[in-house]
Amino acid sequence: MSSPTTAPTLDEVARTAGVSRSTASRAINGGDRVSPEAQAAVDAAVADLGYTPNRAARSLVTRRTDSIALVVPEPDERILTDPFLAGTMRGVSAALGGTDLQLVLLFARPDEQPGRIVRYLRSGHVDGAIVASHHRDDELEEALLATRLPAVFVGRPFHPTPDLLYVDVDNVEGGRLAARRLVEAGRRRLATITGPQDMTAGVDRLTGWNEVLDAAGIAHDAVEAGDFALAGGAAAMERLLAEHPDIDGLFAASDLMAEGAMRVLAQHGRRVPQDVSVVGFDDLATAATTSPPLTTVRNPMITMVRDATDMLLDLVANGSKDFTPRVLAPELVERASV
Amino acid sequence: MSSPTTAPTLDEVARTAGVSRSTASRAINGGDRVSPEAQAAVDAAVADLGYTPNRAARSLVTRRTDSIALVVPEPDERILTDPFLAGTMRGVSAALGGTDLQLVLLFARPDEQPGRIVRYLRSGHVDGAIVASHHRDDELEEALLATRLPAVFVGRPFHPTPDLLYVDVDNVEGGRLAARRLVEAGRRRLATITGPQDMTAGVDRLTGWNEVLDAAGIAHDAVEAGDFALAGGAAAMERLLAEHPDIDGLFAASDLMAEGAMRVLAQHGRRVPQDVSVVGFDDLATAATTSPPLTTVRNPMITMVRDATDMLLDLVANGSKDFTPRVLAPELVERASV
DNA sequence: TTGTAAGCGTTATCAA
DNA sequence: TTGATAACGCTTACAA
Repeated sequence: MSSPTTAPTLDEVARTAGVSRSTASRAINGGDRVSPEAQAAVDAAVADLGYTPNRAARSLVTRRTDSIALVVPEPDERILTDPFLAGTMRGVSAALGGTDLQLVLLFARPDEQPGRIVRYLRSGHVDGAIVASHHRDDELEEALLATRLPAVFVGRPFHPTPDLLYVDVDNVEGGRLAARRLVEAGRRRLATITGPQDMTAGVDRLTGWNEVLDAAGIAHDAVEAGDFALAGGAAAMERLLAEHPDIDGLFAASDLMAEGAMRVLAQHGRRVPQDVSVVGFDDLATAATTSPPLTTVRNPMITMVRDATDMLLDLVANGSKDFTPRVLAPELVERASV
Repeated sequence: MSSPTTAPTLDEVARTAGVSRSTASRAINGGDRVSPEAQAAVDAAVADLGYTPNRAARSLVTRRTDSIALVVPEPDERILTDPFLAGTMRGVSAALGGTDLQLVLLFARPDEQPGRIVRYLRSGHVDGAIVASHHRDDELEEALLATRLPAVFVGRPFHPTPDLLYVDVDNVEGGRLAARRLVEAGRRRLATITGPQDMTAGVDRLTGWNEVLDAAGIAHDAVEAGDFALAGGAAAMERLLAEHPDIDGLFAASDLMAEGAMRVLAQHGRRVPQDVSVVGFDDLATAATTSPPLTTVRNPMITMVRDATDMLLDLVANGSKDFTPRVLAPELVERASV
């Protein structure tokens, strides 16, 4: 093991192994059509020299970059505390285990000129992209459709086309589950704190909710907009209580908002679940630790992200576009808040 | 604007601009020694063709990759809910604004073969690295010292040497601040829930704590180990109450642990701050929303991360190693838990 | 100021 | 199974 001032190249490996550069290359890449002796010699040389292929050189000829992008077009500060996002990164990273693909992080920045991310994506620096936390107006759908870049959305895009792959939980059904549970519990003055209406998850959860309330003949006039975050949930709860003091059931479209809402309820002396039943959405770690523990709709985020990554890897490797979006079933997790 | 099946190359730009490839290259890279006419022609061609330089080709010759790594050697699931980590990513990403550097994410994976990250770092695929959430035994310090790869630790490494750059908050002083506040409040049966002792932040906070207690002649027998996470804090609190039921003051080395501890205190009928005063560490968003709002030691994480990134960029650009570690002052944020 | 030409470290083709 | 050899797209002496 020498201590080179400059990284060893394939040429050196070949030389010390006593073979040609081509043979060395083949031995390193899967070892097809290479004799056992040559293979062994190359392996030894690689180990001895501490050789790692130069990614740039390889990428230049293979036209693959061996890296994929995780795009998070979420400009605001919420990212700081969003466990969903941390989970997404973790999930992608985990799904990349085994491959030697790298994960490049592309955050939108609050002040940036629009199109930076799109430009980067178009310029062939990554083999594919996963888009999380997608908003209506971040122009990613059209842009990705225009490129041929393999991409998978986590969360249904606004204008699904056969070419736009995505993985999502059935948010409409999730909204229904929440509504049904509250109706079953005998609650009749129902309110909801919605997610952002420029995200399909926010829209869909509300759709399912409204559907069930309509069918049950229950008014759905008590609706306040939230942003999935805790403070937003608390603020929305204040407004709800001010306008609809007789509320006896609440669906918050995220656990974080549910937690914020429950704090406000407690401050106003409303007991959960005796006075008001609460259902959340996500089933993140915190849901089990709120007081009372939160009944919530489970969002199989880890599975979603893993599926999305697997789809993307397939897409990158095989180029086949004949996937269908994968929509996972949500599930009600009963705890103590209903 | 044509619609090429393959990305435009520098050659095409040069051709449509009517200049040589070298001139085009110079025009694109800063425009040194390029006539205004040539510059304009190239600019037009670039815009027209939608040209973006091929990063691999460029990297091959410049020997720079224009990307830096964020290393998170944290194998367990804590990442999922750790707001510190999310903040770190955000901060690095923000500090990269303006540059066209990309951020490559390197998570440790629970099951991976050891050394994967080190190997990647050594092989010249990134121009530098920021290391967050560093543990004693992840062998990153020696490895990075051995390479010539510019690197900055967020959080003091275990064996600082002049070549190991880092940015940190003064955790020892933070521990002191917490201890002093509790002593000032007249508390005498003091307990602490420590951070992981294989991280310098965990060790240092405890050091400062012990120091003040020693000086004040207060016993520091009530010590339980935590892991910075909420559940760990709750579990530690249970143990503390079992062994030291007379506790009247608590320092938890993270806000999350403080929150977990306060829940357990509440379950045991101990009021905060009447029966037990609590001081946390970090001052993350949640600290203001616990009940009661948490008095805590402010950890200037955003500043830390930005400083670290700036140092790294300097290091990468100028190669100068004559930096000194930057240690920021913590600050006590008074709320209602003392 | 411009252009020619020589690489950068790989992989891919093809003849041996 | 092997090894020359030709790309891949770019930057950078160096010469003009």
